[in-house]
Amino acid sequence: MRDVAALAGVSLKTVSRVVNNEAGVSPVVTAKVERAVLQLGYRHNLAASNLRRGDARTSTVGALLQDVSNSFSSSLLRALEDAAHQRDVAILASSLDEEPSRERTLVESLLRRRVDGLLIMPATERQDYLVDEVRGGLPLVFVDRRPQGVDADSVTVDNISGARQAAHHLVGQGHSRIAFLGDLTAIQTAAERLSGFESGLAERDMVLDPRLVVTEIRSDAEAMAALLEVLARPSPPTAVFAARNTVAIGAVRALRHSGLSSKVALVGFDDFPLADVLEPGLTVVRQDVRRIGEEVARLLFARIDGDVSPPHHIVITPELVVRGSGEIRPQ
Amino acid sequence: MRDVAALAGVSLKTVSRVVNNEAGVSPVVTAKVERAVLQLGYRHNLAASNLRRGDARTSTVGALLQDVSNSFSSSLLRALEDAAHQRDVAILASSLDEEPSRERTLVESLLRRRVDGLLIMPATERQDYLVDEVRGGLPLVFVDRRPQGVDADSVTVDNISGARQAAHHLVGQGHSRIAFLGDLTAIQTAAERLSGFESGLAERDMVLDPRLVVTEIRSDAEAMAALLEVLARPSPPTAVFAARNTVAIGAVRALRHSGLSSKVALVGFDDFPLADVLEPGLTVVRQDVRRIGEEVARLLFARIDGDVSPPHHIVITPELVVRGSGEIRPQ
DNA sequence: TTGAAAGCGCTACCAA
DNA sequence: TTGGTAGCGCTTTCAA
Repeated sequence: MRDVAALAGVSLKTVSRVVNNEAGVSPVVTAKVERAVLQLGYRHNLAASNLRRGDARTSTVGALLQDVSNSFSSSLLRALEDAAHQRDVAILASSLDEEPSRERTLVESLLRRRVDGLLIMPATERQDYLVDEVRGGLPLVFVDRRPQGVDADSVTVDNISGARQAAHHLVGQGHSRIAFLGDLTAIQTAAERLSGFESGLAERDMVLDPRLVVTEIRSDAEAMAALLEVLARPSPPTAVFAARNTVAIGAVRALRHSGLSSKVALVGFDDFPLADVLEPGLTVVRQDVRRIGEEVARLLFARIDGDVSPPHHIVITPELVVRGSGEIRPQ
Repeated sequence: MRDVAALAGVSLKTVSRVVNNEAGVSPVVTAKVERAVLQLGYRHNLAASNLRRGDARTSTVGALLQDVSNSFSSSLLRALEDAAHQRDVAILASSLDEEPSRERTLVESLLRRRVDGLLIMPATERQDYLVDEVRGGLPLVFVDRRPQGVDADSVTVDNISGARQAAHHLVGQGHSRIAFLGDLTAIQTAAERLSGFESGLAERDMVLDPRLVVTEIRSDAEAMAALLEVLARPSPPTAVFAARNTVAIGAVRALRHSGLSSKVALVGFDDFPLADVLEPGLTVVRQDVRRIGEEVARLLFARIDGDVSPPHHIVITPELVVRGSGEIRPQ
């Protein structure tokens, strides 16, 4: 910047004015400065600029997702990006892999970078460690899971309702031996889906057979193995509820592998690309990811813009999408 | 930091030493400082630190991808993240959507933020605008498409070879009326896949019928419509090559819709989750995304670490994965 | 409309 | 082992 000022024959401050598009610089001087900028290949240093400006805006937000390569996380990231792009805000994206320690480390790392706000799909059970930050004014929005131990905005899905819909649907098709496949019960959403499914059955005067429940499933491979094992039992289930997309994919593989795709009913939680082109099409409880992403972005930027109202908790009700696999009758 | 120094009763410099884990501070003083840090909730300001350090490391890299929500881009992002995480480097991720102007804007925005390096899946045809940056030492790695007009590292896939393999495979199954569905021919990879497919056919003494070629397809919906139209012609193709994953998905939908899934052969370029569970399984030319991501990360961090050797151009040969859809014989 | 000087939070350099 | 001072690139404040 000093070089630019020297070349243009003006003061530092004038260059600063031009670079920031401030009013009160004559067109002649502006042109001179711009020529010098081009000639020297000068690039404004945002960090130094932010350092001096009191407001400390870095025009950067952090997104802590479960795994940027899974379709739910990446669609969310994309929705946030679309909102951020309009404001020339950049996004620092990271994956947590359900590891609490990783969450702590990454939050720390993002705060050192002075992000203007944080989107978080938490891997920890409690987030008390963020209390001071939020009190200090850190814009913070939780997604997919509600905050515990800290007061902040959230956008979540009504997992109870979704799982109940799935239960009602399967019972409505005449099933009574239904298997439940789910993720770590320590995960809030996973626990809710299990209890929602149980209540759904209870409302139809049925109980979930504990022998047909497998939880703590972490990958599609584990889901496939688990379902194969369950199907090999003496009185196998006639229907399966897979409480997460990865789990549903494993379940599809297991049914395919045992030649039961058109004999055992399957309902998944969370839609994914191509679920409709499977044979049969996969019936799922769909969460509107685009919508979730838009709400998250709206809340986050409102906070960044100074909204200090009490936390908003937006709950989105998922809907059942009927495609065939969930409408198979007990054989 | 000043407050911490005051509370701990030491100098600024000492606090700096503790915060940066520099050697030469007595355990007693270290403990005092750390206590003060905790008490005041002090957080080190990376931007200020980088400003002062001559080396100007922000521990941040930029990733300009085609679309963070598509599986190719997001898997690449994840691979880069895994390498970056070990070095405590954060990633600014953005989508270009094949829009050249967006690429220019975002590169500008990332450079203002002084990223340590840049990964780019270019949307522009030429990147001369980066010449000065690269000369100035900007670590820059191209992925999926080679740089044009600027000398920089790249990791690409041998599209010609992949498309030739697809052509040979389909011809080997006895097909002679083969449709080609592709993306914008202005995109380097798309053009290569078309010409590779043509050479593959030529090597078997066949030519691609121009009436069975549809390019400039931008989405799965467009691909579906295009294939439906082609299939409705008087002498429809007995096989289809879909030169991109989105296009392949649209093709699968079109075949499903017309009840031709098991009658018309289909080979896609680029694998995606669930391609194996379709009915029939989708035969694809697979690019090893994980491998590409690792190579990209390796090159980028080597440059960041000061490697000034001439540009490396890594070309990964894709392989045909046989799953059923590509082995259907002409009816 | 333009400029000089001070200082954002931090670290390099040198001195104690 | 510890501390003072200068200054990174920029913007603020105030004066010209």
